[in-house]
Amino acid sequence: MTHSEENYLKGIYHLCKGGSVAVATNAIAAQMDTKPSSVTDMVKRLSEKGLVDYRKYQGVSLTESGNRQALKIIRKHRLWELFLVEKLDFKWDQVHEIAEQLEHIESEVLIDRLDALLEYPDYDPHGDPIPDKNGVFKTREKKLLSAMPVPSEGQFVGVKDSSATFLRFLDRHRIALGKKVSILEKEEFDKSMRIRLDGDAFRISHQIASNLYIKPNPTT
Amino acid sequence: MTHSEENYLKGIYHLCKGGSVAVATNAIAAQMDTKPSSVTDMVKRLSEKGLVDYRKYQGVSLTESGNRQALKIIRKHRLWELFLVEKLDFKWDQVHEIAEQLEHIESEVLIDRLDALLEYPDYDPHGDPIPDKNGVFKTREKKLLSAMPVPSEGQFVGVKDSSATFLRFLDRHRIALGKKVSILEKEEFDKSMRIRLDGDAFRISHQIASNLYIKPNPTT
DNA sequence: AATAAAATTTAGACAAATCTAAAAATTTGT
DNA sequence: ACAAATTTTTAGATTTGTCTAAATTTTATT
Repeated sequence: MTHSEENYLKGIYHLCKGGSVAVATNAIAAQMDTKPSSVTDMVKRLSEKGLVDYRKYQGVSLTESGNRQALKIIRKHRLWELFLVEKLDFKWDQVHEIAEQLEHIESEVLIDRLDALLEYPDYDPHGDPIPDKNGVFKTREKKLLSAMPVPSEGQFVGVKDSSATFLRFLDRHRIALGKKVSILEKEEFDKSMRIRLDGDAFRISHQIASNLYIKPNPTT
Repeated sequence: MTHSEENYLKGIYHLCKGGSVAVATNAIAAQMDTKPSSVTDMVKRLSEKGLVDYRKYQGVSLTESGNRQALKIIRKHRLWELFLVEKLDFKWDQVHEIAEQLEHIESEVLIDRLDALLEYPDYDPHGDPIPDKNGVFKTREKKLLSAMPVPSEGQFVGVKDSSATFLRFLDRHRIALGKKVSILEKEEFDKSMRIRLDGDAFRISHQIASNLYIKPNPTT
């Protein structure tokens, strides 16, 4: 498989999130930052290789095999991201671009060794699950902060937007995965919220709240 | 720079070993396992980018800039090889192919962090010197085992042939870098040699002796 | 249901990297 | 020095992945 083919599979996977729903050409073009005509071309190639099901004008979906491949690439991407953070002291906003390259390195054993070195981790630095050798990954209950009831409590476990800009914004506000958070109130007018973090309370916009995943505390 | 361009620069560097002698099209074709016509095409591209000096029918040589780039790629290759051996428990015969891929990852800071993680090493698993950030590398006195005087003593410091086959042969004969060796005798007829290693003496062919580098012991 | 709008595909072009076959230049041998 | 052999280059084709512009199909609107 070429790098480009791998990138398309990954892109399609992210659009259908494992489900077998057909994805639109335009959606793929937007995801891959390319033209719809290029997508059509690539999708035909992938279809010939049995990686996607494609019917003209009807969109594409991953085949069993395509799904497996996509998960392999995602596994590699996330393991490399964690490696960069854990072993080479990168910050979570600096790893994506490098992992985009590293994910295409071909060597099963390399990835398995990396997995072992990192002690078979379940999540990457952004809180996304890392598929194991067989493509199986952990799922956990998580809600967008914006969807949390008021009042309630929980723990940051992931980001929806993982752009460097957003991640650095979170750093500046001392928001980090694993930290406890209390949802204090929500403003009807602009949907902004007051939360408590590390002892002090502050206000965050809806924009922010709708890009943060929280694992709600079990309401005993 | 594309992967292919990087590979050509590296290939040309290995053929002229840093010197500024012109290298023949055919030699490059052999090195790169490709056709002379392909080499001509690529060499023109590299020439336009100012990475090589090229005059039709007269061969090519690396420019200052081309040499710098080549050393960067070699630095990356050798650091990755050492990483694979030191941190991921690969054997020295398994790292080349993977490093061939990893050497093309673009990230200055990644390589510097890797360098730091490995504690700024001077040599890779095959005994080849690792250029530093500025392309400077250590040199040390070394002789082919086949060129060592009889009798004499020294230490294995490198291999000329670094094919997996040869390296595994060395493993089977307990020959490893860093080990002390005594040269006992040399057969005129077939140039085979008797050497002592780890206490016991045995015979090795000229083929083998001419692919092993020895640092001779200072003859006090 | 007909037409307008949107989505998708086709056709044709281009750049990178390679190849084969043929032509041109250089080197070698006597 | 001149023909033969070798090396190198050119010309033209192929594959991958992309693009633009035009054609086609599907979806939405009235």
